[in-house]
Amino acid sequence: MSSIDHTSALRSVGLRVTAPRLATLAVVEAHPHADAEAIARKVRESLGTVSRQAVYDVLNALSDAELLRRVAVGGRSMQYEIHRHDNHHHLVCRECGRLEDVPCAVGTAPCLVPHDDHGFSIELADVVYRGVCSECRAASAEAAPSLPAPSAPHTP
Amino acid sequence: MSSIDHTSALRSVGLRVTAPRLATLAVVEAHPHADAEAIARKVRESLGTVSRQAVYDVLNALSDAELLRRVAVGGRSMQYEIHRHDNHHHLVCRECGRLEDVPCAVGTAPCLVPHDDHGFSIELADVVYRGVCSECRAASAEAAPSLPAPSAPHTP
DNA sequence: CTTTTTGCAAATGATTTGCATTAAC
DNA sequence: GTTAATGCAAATCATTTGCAAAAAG
Repeated sequence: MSSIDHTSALRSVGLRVTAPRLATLAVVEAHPHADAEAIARKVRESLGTVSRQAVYDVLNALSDAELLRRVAVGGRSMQYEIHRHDNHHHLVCRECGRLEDVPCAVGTAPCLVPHDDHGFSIELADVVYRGVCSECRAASAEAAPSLPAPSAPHTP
Repeated sequence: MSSIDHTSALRSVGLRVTAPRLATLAVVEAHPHADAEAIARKVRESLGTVSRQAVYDVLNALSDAELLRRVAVGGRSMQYEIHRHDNHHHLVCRECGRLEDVPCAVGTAPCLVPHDDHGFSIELADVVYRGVCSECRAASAEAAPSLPAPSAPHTP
């Protein structure tokens, strides 16, 4: 919460302590899975003027230093979360894009190993569970109460 | 290989059979994991003039129809492969971005279930194994065998 | 002949690049 | 005082949108 531990986190990875970086860490902590644009907006709310490029630079520096973790689930923009090194995974709703964390069953990375690694040295396995969240499921059930075909292909 | 099965595949999902679509299917079959731009280039090689937008439209239509499968491993652009409904997963090299298929150990989707599904109905689990491929491993071992910077050609 | 697909042009959105300035150490 | 970070502007890259023309069924 307090910026004191973010300060020491930055120092421990050899990065300079600046207001945009502290604000970014605070914002990401408060709003997990926000994207660069949303983070930039929130950072500006607390600091005043911060350029979009500064935010991108901060996000890249902090991600490279493993203070932040990039989450790429296929949407247009990258999302960020505090890197807790807990190797957790993500649930993604295919309807609304909602993203939720799920703890890894195994805990250690990689939590899964393929039968044939093709000569790769595998560092971790990212798992993305794709499905439909309860809200979207309820919404689509409401839209089509008893009809069997949700999207009928018309072949006349 | 022959376009006859692509033709029937298109018909079976209710899509019209057009030259750009057949060419796209052929290109993706011949070059798995190509991105839209590369696919457009190859399609043009065999058909002459095909607009970039036509290729995007084809890729979207075929992906929605599950004739193609989108692969989003976090890079800038989407990659495509023939959708074989085999629920295989992907190996990604963090150095060079190389992408390789690995068969799923379980086969059926989802091949993994989280302990807490947060109310989602999970349809599948996408697994991305991240690591370093053998070539990049060899290259970095060569660059730094045991001492840092032996002759320093370039230091990133 | 009706509806889907393609071509073309321009727009959007996310992210990067280059350089001068500023701030951290 | 160095060196790393930021501000600013413009560029790039992937992808989408809107509408008229062409083609598939």
